[in-house]
Amino acid sequence: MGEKSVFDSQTNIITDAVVFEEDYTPDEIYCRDEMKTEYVQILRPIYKGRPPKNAFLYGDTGVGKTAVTKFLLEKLADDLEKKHGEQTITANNLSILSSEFPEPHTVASGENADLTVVQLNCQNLPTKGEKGTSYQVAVALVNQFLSEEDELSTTGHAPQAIYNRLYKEIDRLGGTILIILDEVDAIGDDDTVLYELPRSRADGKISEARIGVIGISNDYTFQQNLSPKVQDSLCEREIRFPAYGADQLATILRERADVGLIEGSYSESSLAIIAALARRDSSGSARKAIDILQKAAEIAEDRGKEEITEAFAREAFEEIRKDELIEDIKQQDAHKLNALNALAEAHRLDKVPIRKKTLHSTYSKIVEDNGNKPIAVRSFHNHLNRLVMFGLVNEVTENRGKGGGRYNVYELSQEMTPQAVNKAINETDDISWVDVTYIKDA
DNA sequence: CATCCACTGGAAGATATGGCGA
DNA sequence: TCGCCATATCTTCCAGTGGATG
Repeated sequence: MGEKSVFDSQTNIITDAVVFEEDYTPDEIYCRDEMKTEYVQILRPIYKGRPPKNAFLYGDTGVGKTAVTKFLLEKLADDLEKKHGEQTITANNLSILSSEFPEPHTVASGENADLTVVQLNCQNLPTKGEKGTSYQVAVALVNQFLSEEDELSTTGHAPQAIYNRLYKEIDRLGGTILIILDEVDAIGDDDTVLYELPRSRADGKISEARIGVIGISNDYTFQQNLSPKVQDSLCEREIRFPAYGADQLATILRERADVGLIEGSYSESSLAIIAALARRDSSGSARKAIDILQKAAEIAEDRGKEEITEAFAREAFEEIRKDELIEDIKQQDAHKLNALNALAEAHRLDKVPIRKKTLHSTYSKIVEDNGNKPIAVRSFHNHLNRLVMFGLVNEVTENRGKGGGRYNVYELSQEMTPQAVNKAINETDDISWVDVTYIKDA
């Protein structure tokens, strides 16, 4: 053996990095037995060749909604194959359930196709805003059935034409079609597609195929805000996924650690601490807990240690939080970055909390100095509000009463620092008209 | 307890971009 | 080419509002 490469860490704790990745499906899913039982009841008709049921799943992010779905669908595909002894499943996204839209499609043309699973993440619709529309979901679904070169564009069509096209494609495929709409709350107020799909067969829009729709959401209120018509059909069955408790998170971590880490590199107590941190910060997200574990292992490796200590766990937690924050900032558009920049400037000058009007003039100055035209106060107000919703900016309402009036004051939220804003803006690719000259070390 | 300030935030319309089908 | 459609974001207008003040 030759010399050790500089790229190699002194110690190796992680034996299998795949285990920590987003789309890894463990052999067994822990602590979700009740949900699995209910879910099986929903999928059972498909196995028996009966019309599928519609269902609605809800629970916070990282509590296993997608994981259980993927797990059970793979099992269902296996079992169906065993039962019929031939390939009866055409699942376009089954193996890449957590992937992004749009994805290459492998929808089979098969005459034998008894079951087709179509999975769509409504959060990745080609809209710029955070909310998509029913129209876009319909377009995206149609595109799932088409080959890549035939894909429809996302605008320009009459809505009814899209729905008709969708029914045509569904009918052409035939068999049982299970449509899984992940992050379905990302479809704004317009729930047309959720109404149309489950009823399409009853309405005579399709005749060959049977459709089941499973909506997945992390917004508890979403389902309540749906129109009664949709609630009737889509929410035929409901499964609630509660948050993982700290002990459950620890169980999940132990399972991952057993598979992906060297034995002896982790202790029960360090896993318990990671579980507690994730539990507190993210209301029980297994994803978060696993990320922290991975990061802690990496930190330990970098330091040449063979064990994940409590200190590494806490360090990993802090680092992940910081990364998330920077990521959040980087995702903002130029207007919001400029607004954040102005707010960071106000922090440096110790002028916070600052009133919107004052902040707007600071913002205008920065933008004008850079040779660009600032947006009107009202629009600025909108952007600022969005930043508040994202949790990047704090808003406090003050009321000075008669002669003073009511107004809001703003400052960067607690975790935010002017430095974090600078770092994020510097790392942003599109800073074409974000004025970087104002970004200096505080 | 009515007043009244300085805002907030809803609504509507303008502008721009990008795309379809005839 | 023209007319239509979807989306995004800006601007203008203004009714409504919370609560300390008088």
